[in-house]
Amino acid sequence: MANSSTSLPHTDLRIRRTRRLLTQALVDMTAERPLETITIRMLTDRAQVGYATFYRHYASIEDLLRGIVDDLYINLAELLPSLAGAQPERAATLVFHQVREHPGHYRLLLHADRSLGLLDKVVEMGTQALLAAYEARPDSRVPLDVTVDHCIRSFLNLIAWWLSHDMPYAPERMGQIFLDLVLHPMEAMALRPRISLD
Amino acid sequence: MANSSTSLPHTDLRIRRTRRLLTQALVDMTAERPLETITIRMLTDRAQVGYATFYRHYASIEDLLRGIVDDLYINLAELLPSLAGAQPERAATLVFHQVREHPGHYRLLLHADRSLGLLDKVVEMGTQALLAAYEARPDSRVPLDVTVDHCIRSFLNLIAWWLSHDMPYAPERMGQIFLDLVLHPMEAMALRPRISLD
DNA sequence: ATCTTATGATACTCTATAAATCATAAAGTT
DNA sequence: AACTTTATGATTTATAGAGTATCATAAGAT
Repeated sequence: MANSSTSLPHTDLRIRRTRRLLTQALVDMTAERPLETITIRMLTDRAQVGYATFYRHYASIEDLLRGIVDDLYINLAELLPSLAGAQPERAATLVFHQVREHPGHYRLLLHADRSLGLLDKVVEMGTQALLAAYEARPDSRVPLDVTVDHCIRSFLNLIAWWLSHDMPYAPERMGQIFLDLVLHPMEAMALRPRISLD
Repeated sequence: MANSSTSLPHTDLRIRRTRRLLTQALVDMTAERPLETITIRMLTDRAQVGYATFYRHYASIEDLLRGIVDDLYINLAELLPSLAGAQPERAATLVFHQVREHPGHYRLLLHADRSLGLLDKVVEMGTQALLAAYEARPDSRVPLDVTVDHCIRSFLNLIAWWLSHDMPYAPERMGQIFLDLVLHPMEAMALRPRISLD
């Protein structure tokens, strides 16, 4: 108990209700104030559940956060191979669509403290996807690892900028911006697509 | 009292000694463990000063952090105009040299929590410098504000990557990488230098 | 209808923050 | 060198929040 990684589909309505309420409370509150200032008591008050109940599901606020963001990993894991693969134009746009559908959750991911390593996991996933689709140009002045890190973090930066400015452009436009500012320059300078064997 | 913004050059040796010890202790400890896990007691023990003494100089660890990073702003403020100006090649390299001379301090700046707004201040400084030197291309598909944010945060990301990988390349090489991956693509896609009037 | 268990309320321990006090020592001043 | 000022160290106190334990109840599962 008190472990969100026990994520087998729980049947008990009470459990699902409590977790849903606490999740929603955290998403709501992080839109209003910094994460570090949020106490367990605030969360349980907002979610209308008992204080001790929190600890029956999560070991800490960070644990709750982890559980929430884990859901995003699943979505991203499906998109990233195509993002780095044959049609990056479409895939980048798809991610921005995902963000627009769950802005609170992505805000959580992007604003989470570095020490939780939530972003690092995304970077790791993106790295694997990129390396599967691209290889270093033999003549490149830019090392492969720097380039990959730059590409993924710039993508995340674009999402963060878009969210913090209330998503002023369409997902398609943001996808195009990513291609113009990051991906195409990267292809020109450092990486080339691997030869696909299909 | 208890305010680091009282940064007029203090003459009292005891004051300067205490602040130096506490500063060094924080820099040292953040290299070993996440900032949030560091307590006042740990800091004062490491710095070999009394516990209450901390509060005679700083209101909180965040306040101490702010004081440390303020010094970096001064250095950066001198470099940024030239970074965005006539010779970005040299200036980018200069910043990497600065980082190599004070890795602990820059680590502090880059790893500090978002809620402190320390990085935001750097982004703001960089934005002003960039806008002073560049203007939007009339035909650009990429909006000006996104571009500027991307440029500056990518620069900071490069520094962060370099630090976290123990600075494997020379500052000159990192400056070149910044030009290849970020600045030149940006100039090609979105911005052009303002006409200088000298 | 019965069994099972998640919940709410409460009390308690522990840790860390933050402020206050006072004798001492170390700095600055003449 | 003698004097004055004040920063420091040690200690105490109050407060807030994390995290654990207990028990009667209510709500869901079967």
